[in-house]
Amino acid sequence: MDTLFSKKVYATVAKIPRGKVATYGQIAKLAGNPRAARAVGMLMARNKNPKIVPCHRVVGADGALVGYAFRGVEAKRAKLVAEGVHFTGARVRMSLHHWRPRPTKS
DNA sequence: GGCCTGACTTTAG
DNA sequence: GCTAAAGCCAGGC
Repeated sequence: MDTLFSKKVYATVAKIPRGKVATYGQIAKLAGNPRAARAVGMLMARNKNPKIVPCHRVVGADGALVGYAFRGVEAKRAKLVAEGVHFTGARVRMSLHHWRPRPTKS
């Protein structure tokens, strides 16, 4: 909601570039609480700002399409594939598409 | 103010 | 490699 945590979460997810994916734990960590992965998922589920929150780019810790997957696996998968994301069976290739929050500069 | 639920993650068998 | 159980956090009632 208007809480600092949710704001950070939405901001972080919104920063995920096209063709990249991030995990709930990663977002939770960037939001300030590496243990709040569940809370992050809840915020995505409620999705206050779907326009700035590409929740389909948020996947499980191992790249598995959790959450949204059970609501539209093919839709989410096709969406990611359309962005250039490769899949290994039912999981995203984290080795190639795991987004990183700017370690240094560009 | 307290309890329950939920798009998660990790460790153990 | 897969399945099961426990732990943490935030939101909603």
